[in-house]
Amino acid sequence: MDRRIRKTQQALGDALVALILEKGYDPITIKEITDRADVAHATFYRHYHDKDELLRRKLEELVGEIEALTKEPALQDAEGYLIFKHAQENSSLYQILLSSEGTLAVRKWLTDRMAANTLRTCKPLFAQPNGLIPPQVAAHHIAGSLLLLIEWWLDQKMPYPPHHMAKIFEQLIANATLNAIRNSTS
Amino acid sequence: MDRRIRKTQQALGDALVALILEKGYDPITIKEITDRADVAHATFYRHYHDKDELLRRKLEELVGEIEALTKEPALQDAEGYLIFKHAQENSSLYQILLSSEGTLAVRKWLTDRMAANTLRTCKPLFAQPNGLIPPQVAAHHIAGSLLLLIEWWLDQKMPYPPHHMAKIFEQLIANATLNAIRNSTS
Amino acid sequence: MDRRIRKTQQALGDALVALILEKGYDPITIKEITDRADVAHATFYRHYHDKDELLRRKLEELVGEIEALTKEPALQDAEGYLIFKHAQENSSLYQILLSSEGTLAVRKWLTDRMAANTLRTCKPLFAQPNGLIPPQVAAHHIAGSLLLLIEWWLDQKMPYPPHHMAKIFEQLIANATLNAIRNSTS
Amino acid sequence: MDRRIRKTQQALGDALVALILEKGYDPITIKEITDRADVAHATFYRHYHDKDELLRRKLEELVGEIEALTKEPALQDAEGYLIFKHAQENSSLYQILLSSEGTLAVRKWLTDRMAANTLRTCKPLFAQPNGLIPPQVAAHHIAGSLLLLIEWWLDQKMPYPPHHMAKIFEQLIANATLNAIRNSTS
DNA sequence: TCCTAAGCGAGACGGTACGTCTTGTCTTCCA
DNA sequence: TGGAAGACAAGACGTACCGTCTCGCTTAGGA
Repeated sequence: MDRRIRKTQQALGDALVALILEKGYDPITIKEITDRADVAHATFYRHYHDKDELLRRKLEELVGEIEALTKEPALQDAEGYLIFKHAQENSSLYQILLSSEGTLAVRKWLTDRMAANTLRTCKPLFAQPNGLIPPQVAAHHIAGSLLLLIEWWLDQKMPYPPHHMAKIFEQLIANATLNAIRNSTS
Repeated sequence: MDRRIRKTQQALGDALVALILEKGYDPITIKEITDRADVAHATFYRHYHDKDELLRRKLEELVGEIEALTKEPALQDAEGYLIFKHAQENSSLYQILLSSEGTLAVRKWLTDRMAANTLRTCKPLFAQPNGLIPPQVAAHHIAGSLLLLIEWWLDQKMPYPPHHMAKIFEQLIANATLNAIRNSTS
Repeated sequence: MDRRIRKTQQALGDALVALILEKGYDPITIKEITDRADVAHATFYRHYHDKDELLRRKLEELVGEIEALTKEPALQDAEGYLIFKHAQENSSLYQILLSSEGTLAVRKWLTDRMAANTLRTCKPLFAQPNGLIPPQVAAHHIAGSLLLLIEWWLDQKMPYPPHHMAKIFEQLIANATLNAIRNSTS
Repeated sequence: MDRRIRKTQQALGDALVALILEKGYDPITIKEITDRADVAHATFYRHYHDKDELLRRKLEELVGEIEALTKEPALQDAEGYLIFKHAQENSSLYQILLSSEGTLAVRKWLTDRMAANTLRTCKPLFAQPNGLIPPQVAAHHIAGSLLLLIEWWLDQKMPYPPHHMAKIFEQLIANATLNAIRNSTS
């Protein structure tokens, strides 16, 4: 409705992100956020119930975008590349999502969504009569490991280009999982 | 004299673990811990500087035991089984370590130690001329994925027995990683 | 906005005075004061640094009024009556000032001010060549004894009316001092 | 065995006196006293219930001596000189008794005893038919003013010798009071 | 163009937790 | 036995932060 509202929320969100990168999530106070955003203390509460809500809102956009990237062709094609590219372009938010306190629930939720998408897209490939590895486990493994890999990559300040990481992902995670499923019977 | 101290610390540790399982780490107050442990508020501070220190002390024992299990033969033999067995026997602490806020640093430290041990033990297997996958990445993948797998298993209330999980680990993570390394050139 | 502050401070001051009369100054806690004043614990500290400051503020008003009464004609006229009247009308605060722990500094300060005023107004009467009694001593004696007399009067629950006490003061302290100065040489 | 007790109590008493002269009574803690006395924290409580009791014990000796000096010939002779001499020889304790928080009750008790003694010794001189000044008031005035005078003298670091102060006392307080009684009718 | 509802700055306040300090008790061990 | 050493319960202290509130100011955005 009001331009002022959008401006205030933008300022608060930016302040939070900046502060997390500086000193981590937990020790940040509302006062610091509002000071940084040049906004009155009470104004924060007109928009968010607490610090967590502000963080969640910020991350939910991101999670939506990430999920979109994994919705379609799942384990083949350019998917891996797109994600690593996206991570590179939004590295601050990815770092926060993957390496900061306070995001545990969001990260778990993202992992579950990604696993569900993988499972949906790759059902036939995962289903194996007498299989040792339950499809759920495989899907979770792929989603979780991918996030772990991105996390490692960002922690190391992205020492390889996205397309290289995408290849690693395909070999180490995607193909490896499919092979493991095929090679095993309980 | 000495017995009192041990008793107090034990009570505080147990109280914290119980409370984390009930309502999560963050919202717990020192007062709740001391009430539960039937100890005076000030007594907490004679032993620990804050909540984090108490948690860390509790987890460090656990981390030491876990590391011991992964130090030796790394990717073969009964290692997988031993870890899942250990997780089953200490499921409360594992849950806290793997699924609770406030343990991020400890978990990262554990992952790094495990990866380092894996790397040390399996160096020849990982080294590949012109390899697509850097040994560091492979080691990190194994360590991280294993913890993820345990986390998933505990979250699901351990639907498979430890020896089954051990087989999944070997196929989906250990062998799969070795195969991926062998099959790929950059 | 401003009214709230005044109201809070009034409530705190009243609570302190009531509590001192009930159980003395020392054993009173900040908690008791804020409970009695129906104010939050932390609010106390927004207005005063400690119990002493609150008491001092309350007493400083009183001390100001007392000093005003002794500034002018010093040893004659209605001065004595005015003070005892004032003490009667503010007996709670006078009691606290004169018979409670924690007021020592304020009481000394008041005595000094009163002595200084007496000295200023009565210089010619006090100066005596070869006098045995230094003017300073005489002035201090008058000021100190007057307060002692008020203290005694209040401790006894004011058994005589103010005008009677005023006469006692004039005979026993004011005139007696002047006579003593006149009659003595060292 | 018994000597140790005396030694411990002596050390505690000395430590308290020294600390009061350094920083006043209120802010002193039991810990400071025991540290200064080179005695264990718990040992204090074997001998005294609290800080006040230790102080009271110390002062009660003194008060006994002072009272003895005022018991006999009351308003004449060498009495004044003896008290000021005594004050000079025990100036530390007198300072504490007269200028420190925490002694209010003891001081009032001393004043009352002195007034009672004065009243007893000088009854005939104070009784006056139709007198303006009640004997009780006169006696209280003499006792209280004397202590005030000693207090002033010590605060000023004893600028006059004891015999001079004794003369001031006789003129300004003792004789002046008797004259005031004689000269006044209600 | 005005005016009315809204967002906002300012800041007092109640409340809760923190971490520290002091008190007084107790227990163990030493001389 | 008297004392040293020190853990402990109890609870006040003073600080920090949270979330609510009230008061005016200003500033859109619809009349």
